[in-house]
Amino acid sequence: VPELPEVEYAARVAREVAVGRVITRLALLHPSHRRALSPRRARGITGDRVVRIDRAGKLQRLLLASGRALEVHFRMTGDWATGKVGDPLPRFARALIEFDDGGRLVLDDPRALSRVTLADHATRGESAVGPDPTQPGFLPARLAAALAGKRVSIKVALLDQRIVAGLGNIYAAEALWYARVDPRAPAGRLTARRISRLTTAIRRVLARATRNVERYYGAASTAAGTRFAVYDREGEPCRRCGSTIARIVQGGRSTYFCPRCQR
DNA sequence: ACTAACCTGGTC
DNA sequence: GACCAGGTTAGT
Repeated sequence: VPELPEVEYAARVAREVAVGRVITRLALLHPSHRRALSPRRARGITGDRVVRIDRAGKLQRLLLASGRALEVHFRMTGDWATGKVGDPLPRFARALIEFDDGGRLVLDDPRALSRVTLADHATRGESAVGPDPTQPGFLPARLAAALAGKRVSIKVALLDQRIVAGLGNIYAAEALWYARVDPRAPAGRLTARRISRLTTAIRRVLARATRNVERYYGAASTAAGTRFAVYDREGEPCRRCGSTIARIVQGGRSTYFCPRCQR
């Protein structure tokens, strides 16, 4: 369930369970997870304490007392399930972390595309992710600089985590609609005015989505039709101008937009 | 800039 | 049975 708002919520859940606790067991339950982090290395974090959990874009980082960091990426369908040691596991449990107080975090992920990796130094790893839109440093000038010279479409550029950390296919489309920007426009050709609108729209879309996630976690998949302005609304009327929402494919992914009021 | 690959489940 | 999916990366 993961774009920035969902991951932010998940990180809060993980903090409540894990911060201050000592890890008693890290188990990798799916072959692809064992490929990414060997059971031998996983065993090596037993006894380490979780001192803090950070989120960088869609990546969650459990910082350990030893200075290492357990990095968790949900990819398409990952999520935390919480419980107690000994509880029955969810159907799609792919990894689990157990703690000295009997608490447990289970990585629940039907598609098993999620990743758990161990970074030896907390500051290394995903330094490749760009500015996080929830942070004060996310400013029009910075976005403009990141987009300068880019020939890719603005939609594809927004999905590049080095340009904006945390946007995904849904909220990229939503932000472009709010900013009235054509998703096909070359990223490096946008006017300062449009980039400014886009910056505001990105912040607003993510802030609103985060509030929604808090209210009802999981709503994204079930109430798409009412929650989104354009995403998954091909053929339906634009809420601003009544024109028909179109779907195109960019970078192999669906883009939904209003051809009349996004230009 | 597009395609395939990683995985599996749900839908038409 | 074919096709689609909120992500990312490697290769063409």
